[in-house]
Amino acid sequence: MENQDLRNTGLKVTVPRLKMLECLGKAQDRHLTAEAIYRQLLEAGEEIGLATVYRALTQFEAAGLVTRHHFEGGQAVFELERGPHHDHIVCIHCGRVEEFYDEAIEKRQRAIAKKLGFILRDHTLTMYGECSRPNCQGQNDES
Amino acid sequence: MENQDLRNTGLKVTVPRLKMLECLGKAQDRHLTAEAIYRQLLEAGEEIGLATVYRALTQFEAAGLVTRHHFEGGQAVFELERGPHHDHIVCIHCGRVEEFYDEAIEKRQRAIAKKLGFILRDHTLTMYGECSRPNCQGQNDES
DNA sequence: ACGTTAATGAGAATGATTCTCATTCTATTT
DNA sequence: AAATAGAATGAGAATCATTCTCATTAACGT
Repeated sequence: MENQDLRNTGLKVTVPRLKMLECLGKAQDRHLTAEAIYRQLLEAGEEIGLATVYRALTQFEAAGLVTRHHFEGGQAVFELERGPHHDHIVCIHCGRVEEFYDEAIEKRQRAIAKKLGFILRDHTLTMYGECSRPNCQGQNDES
Repeated sequence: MENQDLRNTGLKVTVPRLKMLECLGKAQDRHLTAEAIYRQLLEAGEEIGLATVYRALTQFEAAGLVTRHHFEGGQAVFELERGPHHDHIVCIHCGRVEEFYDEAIEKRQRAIAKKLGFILRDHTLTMYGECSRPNCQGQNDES
């Protein structure tokens, strides 16, 4: 339960934070912008400020509760951290995000970092393409 | 020579554009922000506006002359396009950028996209770590 | 050299995110 | 359960990167 997750971070357990985690937790899309969270909570009748959403997301990220991704398109998206690391493929038409994990890629990355003399701390791999939905493939592209 | 590159894109060959390409071409760092280019040209006595820099970079990108990367840290960086595709590893302390290419990773990506039903159009893989410079490894990390 | 048209520079405008600050809430102490 | 210290909140201002607007200037085919 989110309550405990929050407590473990040293952050105080507040209504806005709980609602935000709930929102992230039950989202079909799993990858939400700060504004999306803000709007959803507003529409649900919550009283919340956009500043609070950004602030809390940053704290969640620092606490490892949430991951921030910078896909193309200006706005960062946030994803509730559950389970192990994975990378993403994003549809350039509808924005759908799929996740994947590939041990072969991870292994090559470690080898490359080592060869270049880096201590690897993090990485982001994002593929962009056209997903299998009817309107997504074979457009003449306005990405 | 940049002159010809520019001409081929259909863009007019102007002083600001040539200076920008020159700047990108002779940079030690190879990965420059728009502001860095702007400041370097100003300091070199050129008369140029920041708007022009952004505008031209966007055009260069569309023309394939330049690649835009969104590393962590707000500002996009631009890199003169020369040679084939590659990915990046960035030092989280000093900002150094190294490039690499790995066919095994590329191949896995194509396979994964296919398996997920995506037509792969693009991808970005960036690793973050501590490079081998004396002050970069083994810090207690303020990244 | 001329004229058409694209390119430029300055500053305003925008969009995302962060900051400020007075008020409210949490969790801990009486 | 009331008191309290400090963290959290919401509103709006502020900031940062980037884009837009528009009057002026420069490029280049004729």
